[in-house]
Amino acid sequence: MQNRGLNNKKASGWCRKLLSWYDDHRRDLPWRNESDPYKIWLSEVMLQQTRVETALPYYKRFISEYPTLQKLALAEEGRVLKLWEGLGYYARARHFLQAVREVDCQYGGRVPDTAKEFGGLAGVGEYTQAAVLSIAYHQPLAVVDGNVRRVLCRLFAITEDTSKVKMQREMQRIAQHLLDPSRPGDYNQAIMELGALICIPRAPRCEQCPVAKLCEGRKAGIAAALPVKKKKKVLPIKQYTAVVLLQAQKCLIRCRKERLLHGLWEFPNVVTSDDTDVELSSLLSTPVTLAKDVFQLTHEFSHLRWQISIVLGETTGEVQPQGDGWRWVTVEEMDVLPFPAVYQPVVKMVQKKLRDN
DNA sequence: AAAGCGGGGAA
DNA sequence: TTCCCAGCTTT
Repeated sequence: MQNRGLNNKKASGWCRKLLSWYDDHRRDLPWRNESDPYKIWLSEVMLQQTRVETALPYYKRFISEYPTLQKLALAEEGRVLKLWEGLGYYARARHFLQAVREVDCQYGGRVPDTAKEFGGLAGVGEYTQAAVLSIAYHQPLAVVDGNVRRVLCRLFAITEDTSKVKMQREMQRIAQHLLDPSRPGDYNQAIMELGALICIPRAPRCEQCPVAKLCEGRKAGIAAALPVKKKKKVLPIKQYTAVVLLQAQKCLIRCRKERLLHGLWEFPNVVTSDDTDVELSSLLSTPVTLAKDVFQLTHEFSHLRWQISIVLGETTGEVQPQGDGWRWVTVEEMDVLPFPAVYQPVVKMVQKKLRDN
């Protein structure tokens, strides 16, 4: 890293100040001071791309239902997704369940403590590996997440684009160099806590920062502008028409097999076109008549935008949907199945309709 | 190396 | 609105 970084004497001052600040200011969170690797692992999975405040109630519900790894290993995926409903990035939940089942049968139920074995599990990347092994097993592995990238870019006034692989490796090397090997788990949580509470994205609270005097970005007056990121491109828009079909106090829904929202349930839908009704009739193998009333839903993902027209439908013949994963469900069954956030208003509307009948 | 993958809170 | 979050997998 050439001359970027702290020398050993400054690095020890950095660790002392950071850990001392953490000991005084850390938030009281249920997975802290927790020694069960399973619980620590769950918290790290839930916190991927997710804020602490958002994950907190999900974590509590999840641990309440699955207090041990062994209990989770026996769970049904649908139930796990229901507990994850609204948290997003549902592949996290499916990978975690898969990995936990693997730990249960391959490793006798004990979360492996080697990078090779733990890092080989589904959904465990470089970050999660370092986080769990350092926090649960006190191994000297430094984490690099969004918080750490921001803190390090400011600390060393790094202005390169950190999304590049070369810079990712640089970040990892700097982080590992700064790590306090005597308290690796606390150190990792401390630097992330600093990023979450003090060294925040827009307006860093430098006056409260325990290491402000070490900060090159602050010295150069550019801290708030770091890290430098490339601007994202415009979102593609996809338009769908989804139909609500009710028969005999039940509603027709389908389990998604696509990568996006895999395993979650939705209402029958096609890409909106001039003959949406024909396409829906084809999908359901029977003529479908669409009502005039339509209400629009929009949902923005990180990479695309959905515009969904919701319409009531009537059929004359017997519905024979193409493919599997279709079900006619009651109000009670809808309560139990996981739906993505975008369809929650439809779920509520359908349940009200069925109850009012 | 880049794209795909959710949802929500903060400014 | 815009940003971006205790990232991983697939292409």
